Amino acid sequence: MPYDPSAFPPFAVTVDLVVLTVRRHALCALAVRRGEPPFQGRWALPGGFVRADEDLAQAAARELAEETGLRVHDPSVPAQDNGAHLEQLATYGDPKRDPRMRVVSVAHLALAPDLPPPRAGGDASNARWAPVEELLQQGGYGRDTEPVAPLAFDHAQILADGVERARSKIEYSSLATAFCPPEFTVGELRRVYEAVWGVALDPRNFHRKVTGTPGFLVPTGGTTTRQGGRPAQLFRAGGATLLNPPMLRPEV
Amino acid sequence: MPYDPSAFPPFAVTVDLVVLTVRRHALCALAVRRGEPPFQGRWALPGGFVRADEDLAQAAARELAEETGLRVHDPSVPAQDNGAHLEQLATYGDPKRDPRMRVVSVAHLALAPDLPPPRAGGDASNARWAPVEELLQQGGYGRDTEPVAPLAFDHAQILADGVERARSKIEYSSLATAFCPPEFTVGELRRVYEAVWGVALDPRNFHRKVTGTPGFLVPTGGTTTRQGGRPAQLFRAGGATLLNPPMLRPEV
DNA sequence: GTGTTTATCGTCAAGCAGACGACTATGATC
DNA sequence: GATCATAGTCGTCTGCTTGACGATAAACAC
Repeated sequence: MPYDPSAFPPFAVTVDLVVLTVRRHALCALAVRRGEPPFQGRWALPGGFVRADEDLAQAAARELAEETGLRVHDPSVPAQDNGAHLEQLATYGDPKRDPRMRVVSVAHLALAPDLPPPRAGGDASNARWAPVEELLQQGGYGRDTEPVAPLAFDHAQILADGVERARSKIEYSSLATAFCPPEFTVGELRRVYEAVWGVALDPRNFHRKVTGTPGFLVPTGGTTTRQGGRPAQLFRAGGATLLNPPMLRPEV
Repeated sequence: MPYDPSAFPPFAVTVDLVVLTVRRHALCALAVRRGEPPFQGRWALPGGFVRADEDLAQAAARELAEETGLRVHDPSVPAQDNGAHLEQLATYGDPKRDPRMRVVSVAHLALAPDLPPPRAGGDASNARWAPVEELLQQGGYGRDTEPVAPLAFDHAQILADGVERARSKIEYSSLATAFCPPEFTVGELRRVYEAVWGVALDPRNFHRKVTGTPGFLVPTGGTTTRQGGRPAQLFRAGGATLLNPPMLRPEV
């Protein structure tokens, strides 16, 4: 590949973000309303162009901060922040995915604790947390029995891939704690798994599993009754990132 | 993001390939020697520019065919081809990864059965299968006690990521069969796992596991003695792609 | 035949998961 | 203040899977 600028076609490179959180027992994704054509007025994933001097991860972290104010969790700093987990998801480069020009989008997956409603450019009506079911059902009806237009571009595919990544990754890693506040109870963690997988888990077996896996959870000593019922121990995420044996996702 | 060509910097987009195979009980990757600067004369992963009208997967499949003659296995055709498995790996876009210009590379991972030595542009000395250990040891010595220069660009990182993906993916999928010819024995499949993981597996437990997992292997009825010893049954890859429970990689 | 190699079947104990009983400690309700 | 509902925590039991390993089978080399 000789260095000849005419030898390769120019591309625009963007990052798109699948930002997931758990709200009211449902897995939700951040969606923004498009202000310009194409797909004007339709919902889309947040994202933007990669700058000339920026790494892909930097660009994703910048977009995440712009859309949500979240900072990215730095693994080198021990677990006691409110930062989000951010990882590269996949890259989408169909020649026709953007009608304007050739755009390659490097999608990233972010997992965040429950947050206040987002602001996109200060306008709340242009950004929202929406249940992923709602965003993915094509041509169906949202919770207000209002017809839902499919996401712009190939963002439905990107979102579906991100959700699948999150669903599979919490099986064998401690990533589910990224959906929780810095201190959380076993029950809260269980409700994260239930929301992401869309299943009900046995509280007793779940408790045995997560407290019995070394390095997954470390007790902080405190307790809370914020979920009602008997006070529950508070935990922080332990250092372990890989769960072995994994948490088994129930069939069907 | 308004459509303003001056609003975004132009990028070159390439695909790079981590092509893995198992040769002589070792996990090997395809490496090509660079003919031009930068990194002239150094080994690198095969790859090239994505064309203007080409999808990323198409570009990767084209490069794979150009370098190895391999066609990509089409999952819609039932398992009886000699095609390779191809999947997107990750995207690398550090602003300084290519000293010439801003290049974003979408790396792909290909798994192939053992092949005749490759030809890159017809010149055998410019392409070879090399054990991944050899390609990844920085500044060490190859099997000819010849000093080995690190791979060009960030290709050592890409290769390491591809190897790790392959190592983890054969745990919970039937992907190891992509390293095997269309018909293979349990022992041959076991030697694939041993080469990829770099461990020794108990032949009896391995046999029980793979033959006991529904949909993993289907017997063809034939037998072979090409490995010596008692004749072994021949199998084809079954339709199952996900192994549940997974094949457990021994610790350490 | 004897030894070597590889394949294949079987046995046993330890560990883990799923189902589920029992008890505890809160707040809410009457 | 007794009762109820809610959520958390500890145990038990059973079945399945794994890892370690003995034993047998069928080829080839000498």
